[in-house]
Amino acid sequence: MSIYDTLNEKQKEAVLCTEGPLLILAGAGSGKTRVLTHRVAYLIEEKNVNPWNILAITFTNKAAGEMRDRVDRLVSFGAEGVWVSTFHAMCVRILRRYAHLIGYDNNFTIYDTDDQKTLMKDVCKRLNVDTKMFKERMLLSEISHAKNELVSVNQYKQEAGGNFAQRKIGEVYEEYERELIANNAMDFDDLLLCCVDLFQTQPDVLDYYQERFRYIMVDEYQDTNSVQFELIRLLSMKYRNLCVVGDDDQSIYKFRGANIRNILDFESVFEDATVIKLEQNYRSTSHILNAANAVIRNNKGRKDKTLWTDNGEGDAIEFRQFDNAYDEADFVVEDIKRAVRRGEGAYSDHAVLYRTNAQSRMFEEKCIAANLPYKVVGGVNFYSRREIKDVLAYLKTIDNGKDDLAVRRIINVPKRGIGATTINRVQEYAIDHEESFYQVLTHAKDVPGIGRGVTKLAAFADLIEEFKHLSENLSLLELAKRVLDETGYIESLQAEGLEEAESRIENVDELLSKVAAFEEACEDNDEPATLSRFLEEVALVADIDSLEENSDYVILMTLHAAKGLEFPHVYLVGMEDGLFPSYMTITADDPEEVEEERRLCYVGITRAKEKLTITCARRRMVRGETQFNKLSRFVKEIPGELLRGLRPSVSVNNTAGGISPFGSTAPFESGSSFSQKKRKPYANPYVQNRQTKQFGTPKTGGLSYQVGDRVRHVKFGVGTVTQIVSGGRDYEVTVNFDTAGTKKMFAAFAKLEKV
DNA sequence: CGCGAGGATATTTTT
DNA sequence: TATCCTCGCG
Repeated sequence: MSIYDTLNEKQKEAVLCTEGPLLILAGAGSGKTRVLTHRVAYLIEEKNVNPWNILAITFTNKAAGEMRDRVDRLVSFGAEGVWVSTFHAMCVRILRRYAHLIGYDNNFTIYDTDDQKTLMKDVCKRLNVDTKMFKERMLLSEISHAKNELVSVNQYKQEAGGNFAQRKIGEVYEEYERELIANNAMDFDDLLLCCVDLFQTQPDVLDYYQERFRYIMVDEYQDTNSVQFELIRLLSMKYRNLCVVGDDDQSIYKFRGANIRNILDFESVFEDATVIKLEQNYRSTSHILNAANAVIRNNKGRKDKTLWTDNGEGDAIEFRQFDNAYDEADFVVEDIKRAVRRGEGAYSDHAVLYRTNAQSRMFEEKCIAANLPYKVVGGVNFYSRREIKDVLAYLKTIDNGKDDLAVRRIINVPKRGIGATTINRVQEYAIDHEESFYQVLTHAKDVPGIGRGVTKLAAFADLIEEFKHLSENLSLLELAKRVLDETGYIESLQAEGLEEAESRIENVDELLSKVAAFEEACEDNDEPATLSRFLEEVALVADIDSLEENSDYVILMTLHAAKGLEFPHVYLVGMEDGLFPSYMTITADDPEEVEEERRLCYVGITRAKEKLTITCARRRMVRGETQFNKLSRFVKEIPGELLRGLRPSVSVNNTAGGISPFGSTAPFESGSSFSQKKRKPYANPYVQNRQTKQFGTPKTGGLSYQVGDRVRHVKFGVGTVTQIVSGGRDYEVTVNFDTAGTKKMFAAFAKLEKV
């Protein structure tokens, strides 16, 4: 019996079909990852394909890692030769070798969304663009869309014709691109675009990769955009062994440029394509699956398919409506607690899925109050936190002196008395003389009109130069520590004296451990741990990547983040018209927008294996005003007999006729959603708990040391306490350290120990 | 040049 | 509501 006997007929067919273009339409939970991994194994073991010739592209690093593990387990030998990667990571890897052929240095920097915004601000200022009329966000998204559709600056300007706004945007696009190149930087879209550009202009490079990747597989194909399509089209043109796997019903990234036509039109673009549908679901109970089918059926423009399962009916879907969001969160948290106490599952078997990140807070608060371990996926990305970006900006500056954004970010962080005027002078000089910002700093004395600023600038440049030299001999971790030490960054955080500082410092520490982990990983793989590689890895991580498998947490995340995951018990919360589907999509009179939301709902429902709970609230605070929402139209699309709802005085099960079971009894349902200006501030009863979380260390009570005592600090070593000032919640302690000098710090998080 | 106050603004989703 | 940005003062 071979490993392929465990597959069903359709799956097997997909695995055995190795030559030519292949489209696998894989419904939710139909075992597509199994198919992909077995297909890789089959290619290597049965078809004697060199692993080196196989490329598998996934959407997230996490998915890539999983695929890698599973292939490793399946294939006895040689699996590490397979290239498993995300689109972005793949492009970076290629561009690090060849970017010089298309006008960049090979050590280009990658700009994230924040960087893009900063750059865009600059551009607008320079071009005198009125940012009241053209919002940076809007400009960026317009440019991003253009890039995703492979529209170049020239093309864009041409198409703009006489349209004033379009022409203006064209100018911005042009300047933005110029700036990126000047900074030797690429944004996310550029990574893909430049790669296409490289392939189009360098036939020999393209040929090299075509020869290399004779078998290409793309996961989550429904979320690819036009550039990505072009990329794989080019790569697969020679051998035509392209296998794409996706589910048009799970296409949820249109806003990011995903082009659903890529999957819908696959057969017409690749005329000889084989199409295989995987419709047997192995994940969910039939109740859950039927609900999902019933919802998605309301979408037009989709490939016809119906998921079915051998699994039993399972529990009915539970539906609850609450008065407000507090009650809703309360219920969910208590429900999870109860289930875990009864031994019905671990915390990590429970996931709470919501539409917007803002909704996570209430669940967090309730989890803290109820003492449930939880993990929020998403929200503010670790790497976009201010302190992390600051430290990274130092590293970027050391790595790539052309990255003006990074230099300007840190030139006065911590405060060095270098102000806006000085920075502008340098900037002007840099533009006039076509030098990079940092380059100018190294000979600041030539810049007219900065007076005493020269000394400060020179000192800064010297500091960076020193780091650059150090970086040649030190490990990354040592370098990073050195940067923190010599710049006094940590102290400057402490000096801010905010409660936040504690968590900021923790974050910096965590960054250091990530540096260390990176170095270890590199060592294991026999790769040099270069600064560039670290920065690139860091630039390409997604929130979902950080989800650890074997820790026991309740998982809180957005529906988008949940794609590709599964949980025994899923809570779909905030199911209200106006929230989900969001107000924006309801009012936009493009029915496709609601369809995308419906697909999102479909994704949410199909995450559940055994149990699904749907909740909503009649009243909820959004942006400081109270909204009254009616039940989500998506819930109404679920047949009543699949739902078990417990609401005062009405049993949902006895409403017949296929119409919504929630006809007219509940308040606020029959009218349209409306909102009301808040009259009085709503007292949040959980504020207390939030604070409890932030102040793990008690603020009151005596300190274990006093003036004159000898104490130990984790970083600064041993010293003598010279002063203790009571400052509101906390004590400000001044310590004269034997080696590190005198420092002021807050008792609550300095973690001083008496010695 | 640094800091604080007050006003504007945002919330759909993110590699 | 929470954050971000601008402006004016010391």
